[in-house]
Amino acid sequence: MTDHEQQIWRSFLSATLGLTDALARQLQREAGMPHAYYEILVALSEAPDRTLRMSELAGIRGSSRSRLSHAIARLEEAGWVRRRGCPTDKRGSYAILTDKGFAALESAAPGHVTEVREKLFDQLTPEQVEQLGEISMAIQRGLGGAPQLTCPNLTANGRAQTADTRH
Amino acid sequence: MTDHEQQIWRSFLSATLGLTDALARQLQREAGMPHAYYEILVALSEAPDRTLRMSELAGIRGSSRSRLSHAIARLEEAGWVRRRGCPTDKRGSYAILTDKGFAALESAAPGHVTEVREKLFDQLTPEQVEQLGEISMAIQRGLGGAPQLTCPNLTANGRAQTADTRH
DNA sequence: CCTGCATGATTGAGAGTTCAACAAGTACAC
DNA sequence: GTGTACTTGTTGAACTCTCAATCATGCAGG
Repeated sequence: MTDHEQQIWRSFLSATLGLTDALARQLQREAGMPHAYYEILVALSEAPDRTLRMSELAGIRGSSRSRLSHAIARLEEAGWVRRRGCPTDKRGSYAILTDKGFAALESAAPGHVTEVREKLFDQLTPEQVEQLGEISMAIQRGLGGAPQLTCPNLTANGRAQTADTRH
Repeated sequence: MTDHEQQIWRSFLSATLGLTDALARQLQREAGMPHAYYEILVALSEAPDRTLRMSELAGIRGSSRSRLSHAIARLEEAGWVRRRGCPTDKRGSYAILTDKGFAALESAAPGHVTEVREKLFDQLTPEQVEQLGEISMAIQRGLGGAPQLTCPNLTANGRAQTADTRH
């Protein structure tokens, strides 16, 4: 790895760590939830009936079942999510976003979106934003083709979610 | 935030989280240390006498003093770092990389560098690498201008470290 | 049937991070 | 000097995440 590449690598690392750190702090401070939980709420809010199987929910991001189980337990304590067993497959569980959880998400979203805009998009030119999109796709491709968080609704028409929960 | 921006944001998030996750796992698996500890060892290895004040070390990345204190405690248990008090300012402490710690770093570095290359640089065109560098700089600039991890040894003469610890 | 194995999800222990509180030392006025 | 304010670094508790082990259920083959 050349010195130049190393500089870019360090700069990238610093930028992404700093950015995720800033977002995590903002969410924790203003909404009282870690970023990972926010993502869970978003995923649920966009699902039909605001309901997802645990394994589906885990698959949306590269989250382990264990991690999700712990997280849902916490979210259930907070009253933001509730569980329900799956009748057809008695092993399975559904996670369901409660009204209270949806309200918490609605109240958390604007601040988070503002933070993303200020810290990321406002810093880049329109060309750089496009470039970042391409680069992100390429990196994801290299991660074993895991679909992960890539918009499941990335169809040509797009738009399949409620406006308020958009990033 | 437009749908298009949201797509890019999610893609970016997924890419960076997936990438840092892959790197963290690789390091934990093959070198038995978290990525944050690896960075500490790198910083120490590049410092004069492989020694840094705790606060300097914390400042290199946006690490809190508390976090660093805990981390150094663990690294000291592992025999990779030792502490020494500062004679002129009795509050201060030095963290010093031991030979054993340097050896651990030398053995961890190649695998880590390979992972970074495979997962990041090999996925991008040379133009995209340059773009990523510019974008990262811009993002850092937006984070309150914190210098953070940007090479402290980026002086004209450069080269203050052994080749093996380079990224 | 029922044995063997895969799957969905949970649990508990261990590790790292954060936050607030703290101890110890320094700086600087008065 | 004495007092006040700031800096440096550590500590403990709470929280999240990971890993391995576990439980319960589904499913296929003999």
